[in-house]
Amino acid sequence: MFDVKWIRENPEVFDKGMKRRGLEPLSEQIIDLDIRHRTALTDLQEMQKRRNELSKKISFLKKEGEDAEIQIHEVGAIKRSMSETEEIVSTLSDEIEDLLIEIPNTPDEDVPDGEDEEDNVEVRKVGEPKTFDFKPKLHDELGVSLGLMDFENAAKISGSRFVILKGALARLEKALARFMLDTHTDENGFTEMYTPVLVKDEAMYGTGQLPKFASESFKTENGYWLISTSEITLANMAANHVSKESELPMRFCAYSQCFRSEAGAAGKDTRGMMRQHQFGKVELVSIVKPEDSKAEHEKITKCAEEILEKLGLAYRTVVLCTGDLGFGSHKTYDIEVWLPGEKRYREISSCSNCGDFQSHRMNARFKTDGVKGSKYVHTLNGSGLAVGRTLIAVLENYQREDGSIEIPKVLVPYMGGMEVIPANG
RNA sequence: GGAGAGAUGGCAGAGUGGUAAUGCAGCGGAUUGCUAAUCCGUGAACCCGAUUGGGUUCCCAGGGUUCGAGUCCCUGUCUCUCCGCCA
Repeated sequence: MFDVKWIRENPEVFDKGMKRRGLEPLSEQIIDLDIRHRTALTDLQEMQKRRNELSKKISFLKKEGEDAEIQIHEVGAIKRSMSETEEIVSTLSDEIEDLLIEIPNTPDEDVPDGEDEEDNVEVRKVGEPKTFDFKPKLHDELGVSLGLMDFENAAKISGSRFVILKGALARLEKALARFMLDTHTDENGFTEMYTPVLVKDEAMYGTGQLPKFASESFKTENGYWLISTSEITLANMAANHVSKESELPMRFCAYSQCFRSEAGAAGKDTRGMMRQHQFGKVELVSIVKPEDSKAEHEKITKCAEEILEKLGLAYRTVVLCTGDLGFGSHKTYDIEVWLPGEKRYREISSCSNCGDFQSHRMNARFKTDGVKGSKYVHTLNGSGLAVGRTLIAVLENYQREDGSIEIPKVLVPYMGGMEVIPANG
């Protein structure tokens, strides 16, 4: 969320950012509201000052045993105009807040302009798409023929967009998650966290899922939200808190189930495990000083890419164009893995630098010893990686002609020494 | 689910209607000198002002009573204790 004071001081920069997002300039409207708000606030404060003075005088007079009727009468008059002005102040302040909470982050200067994902720009391509001397199958064909991937029972129990994994595939899902977590904690300096999957409204506002994207998440009858990503819980670790500069950067990772309604995705990726209401994901979140966020963004992206390299999977990394950039993001890299069955690259990670956008919403600040005041932290998040989609990638890339699946070397220890999932499951 | 207690600055902790004690820590300064002691100063957000500066708000949140609320009343949130239930 934007700071009104910043918009007041940088209206052109702000409007330019909105324009790149395809939005109308808003600074004039906001600044007008802000001026009216501040004027009313100043008036209110003058009245409060006068009221305080009179109250002190009344207190003094009463102690002396003297009459204070005149003063009490005057305060009564002030109070009436005060409540009117208070009303104006809070209405204007709500109007500004309601406006600001729905405004997306501005794109970084080096984010390319564009309409949609077609305009994203490739920044690197690593590894050669695997070739086969037979026709590679899709992941769900493989999983079902192994007898380890069950969409029918999942549909019977929960409906569409769910899956049940059995035996070696269930273990493979867990193996991938453990491998990712171990890499991020042992090699990349992240601290593993176990966090709630049910959260309050406030947390959803903090990271930007609310108020605009309520329909993309599930809500329980008791008012909890099911997290669509553990970015929500990890980033909110810093909410309503003033960290010490020496505590930064903070790096958290978590494996969690993620829940998405996929309301706008009807008819898209309807087969297989590509797009589910529930999926496992290992998430990375960094909370850093403003001057460090650009470098941290590169680091987090590298951490995610390394997982794919260790798994021997070909990928490409793109920088999202302005039209494809998420609501809270200042700049985003998507990592796309090669899927031989689909014969194309598919998104498997999204790494974003949110700058101070989330920290304003969450009121997440840091303080330097001996320096007056505090500053907002920068927050970053990245999937490292989406486990369900990584499972898809392993199946399609490591399949053999007979339908058996080779286990990538790095996962063998996590599979209890198993090197191949045999064709009969 | 039942009963009770509580929420005050980075931390600890007073304050039951008159405008937030005190201690510790951190930071700045002074002084004395030897691994430290002592003394002084120092909360946050916001508004006005060209600067020195002035002011408002903030005791979990939101309402209410009052000339005046940390203190009284109502609603909510969270924490703790005991009981019940439970993976």
